Amino acid sequence: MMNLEEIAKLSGVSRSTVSRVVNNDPNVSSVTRERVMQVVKRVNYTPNAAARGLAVGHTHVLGLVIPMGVAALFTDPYFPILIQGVSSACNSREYSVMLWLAEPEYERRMIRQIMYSGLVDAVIVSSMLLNDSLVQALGDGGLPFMLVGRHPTDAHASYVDADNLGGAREAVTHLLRMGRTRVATITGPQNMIAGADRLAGYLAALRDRAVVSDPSLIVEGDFTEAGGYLAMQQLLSRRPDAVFAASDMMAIGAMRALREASLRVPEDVALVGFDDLPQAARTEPPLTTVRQPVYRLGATAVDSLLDLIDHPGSSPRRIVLPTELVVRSSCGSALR
Amino acid sequence: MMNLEEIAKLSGVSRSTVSRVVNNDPNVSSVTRERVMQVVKRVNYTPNAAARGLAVGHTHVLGLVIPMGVAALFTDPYFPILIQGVSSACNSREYSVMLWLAEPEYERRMIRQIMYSGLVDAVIVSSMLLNDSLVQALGDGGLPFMLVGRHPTDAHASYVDADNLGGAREAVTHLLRMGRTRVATITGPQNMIAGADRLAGYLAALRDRAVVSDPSLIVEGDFTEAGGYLAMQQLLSRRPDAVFAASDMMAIGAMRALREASLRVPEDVALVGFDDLPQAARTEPPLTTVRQPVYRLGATAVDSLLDLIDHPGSSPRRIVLPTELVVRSSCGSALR
DNA sequence: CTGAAAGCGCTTACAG
DNA sequence: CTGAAAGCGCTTACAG
Repeated sequence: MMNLEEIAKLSGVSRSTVSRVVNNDPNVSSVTRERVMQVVKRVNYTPNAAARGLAVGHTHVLGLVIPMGVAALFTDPYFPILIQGVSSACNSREYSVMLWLAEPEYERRMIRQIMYSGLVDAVIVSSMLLNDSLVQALGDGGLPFMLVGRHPTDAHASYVDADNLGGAREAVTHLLRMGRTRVATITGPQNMIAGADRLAGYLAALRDRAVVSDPSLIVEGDFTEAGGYLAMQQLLSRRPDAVFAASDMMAIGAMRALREASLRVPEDVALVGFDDLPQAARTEPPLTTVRQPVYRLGATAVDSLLDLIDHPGSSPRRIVLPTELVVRSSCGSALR
Repeated sequence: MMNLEEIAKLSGVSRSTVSRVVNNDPNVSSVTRERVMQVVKRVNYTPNAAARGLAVGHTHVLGLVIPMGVAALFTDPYFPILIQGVSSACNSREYSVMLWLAEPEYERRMIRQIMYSGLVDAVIVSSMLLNDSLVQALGDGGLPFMLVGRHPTDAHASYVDADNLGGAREAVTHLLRMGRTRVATITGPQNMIAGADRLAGYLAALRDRAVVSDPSLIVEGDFTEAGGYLAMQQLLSRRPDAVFAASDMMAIGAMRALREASLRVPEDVALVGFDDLPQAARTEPPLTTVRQPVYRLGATAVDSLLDLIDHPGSSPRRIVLPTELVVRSSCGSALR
């Protein structure tokens, strides 16, 4: 492999000088710079990143940790899009990304590797579970980190999150405004923060309009199609005239259960989802849903993290990105 | 940060000795090993991976390059599952993975970074395009690499691929056996290898049974739902009694077009897809399709690559994993 | 079994 | 503007 030494020899200068031109140090005469560049180009030299990292004390790579064992990962483009947001922001800042897909209960080995191996300068963790061993460990380690998804237990953590509560609240408010009176909800898992927040939004919307919540209209799903289907079946006997599903996949499952029960959407029951997956626009009828800015979540996490690295010791970032209600026909807006 | 020096001081031995115990070198007395381990545990020491990499000449990280700009990436779990396969195989071999999502036409900067920065020991590239600048560059670089998806232009490249040709052939043969006579196909993009191979499988199946192919029954799609829908609309006037769609998403689009044209599946038109996405089991009717082992593709790529690293100069690996025809009701098997 | 020393490929004061 | 030298945190012959 080509190294500084070789380039130095080839261009008749010292390693120091080669290093300077490679790093755009202004203290090089334009003629030697030119000469060295020629060689660098010719032999296609790129400095060894590990060696440079060792010398300067940082690696220019960011870690991205994604918890596995979340069933929805397989069927839902959430993570792919998040990864894209992170990756493209890193690319444009000349950072690389190290990806760790973590088992639900992280092994100690992986946590240590992430935190103490010096492989990364900082880490983004897409944490969704309410109590997460990594998040705890991160709290007392020295590695800068940024959570995607807020984490109510840790007051010092920086995070970026979608406005899950606000989005859910807006969706349910919309249903109530349309005159629906028995609005049910299929929630996400309540050990996931987004699941809890979206339920809170549902409850807030009821409270806003002074309708008392009926526990029998609340059933827990798991963010999957199958979960939504099952939950809807349970809900059938309670005769809701609307349901807010905390994810589009669950809404799609609910739609299937409704169809099988010969109930019409939206005439008999209005339906709203959450996420705005590509599929949502093509369901029959098209699904009203809450769009969340997943790509921007990833990109924002990178930007904030880089900012955090530049300003160590500054106060934690708490960023909440707005959601948007996308009205299609499943909620019956067009009807009334 | 804690380093070898500190641990050495704390346990009253030399850095060499600490290094030996950390690396499980047998040449350490069990009593000093014990003593050092205590300290290592207590202070939660993990060796700096960059420094170690510099010293030993490899980093224990594998690169994974995924081309973006493939529209299907957003809607299709192919990449998420591939990433999981790669990641989990790496985890169990104590490797980390560096992820690069590459723009369709890789920038020179990214290619150099991947190949010459010393960040990774080897690289897996999920290459799908027929002529890929990275694959070309890899060909004459010194970095071991493994392609996911065969690459007919490069005879020296190692790859692992699903048996796209065989799978397609089996699907179409099945349709012909069921007595269908006008079997159309919606192909994938023909600049993608999987697209080309699946079309080749379709043609091979016709040839096997001596039916002459009718060019008007072949229309190119783009692997997306929308593409399948459009392609099916074009096909309608040619009155096929079966169609083999080269992806499930396209099959789903085709199903929508068929439904709108009031044609029944499978009575009027039998339909087979490719991939076996989770959705395939829940279409109406459930979709017959060809399952490909995406997770195993990823895991196998890692295993082969590590083997390739261990045996430099050995001949290229060419691994083709079998597909499986999953018969559900959309192909009408149950009918006849 | 253990330690002193050289070396991995870089960067960066320091001196000139 | 340029170079010699020290140092980043490790590993590994080499000598004992």
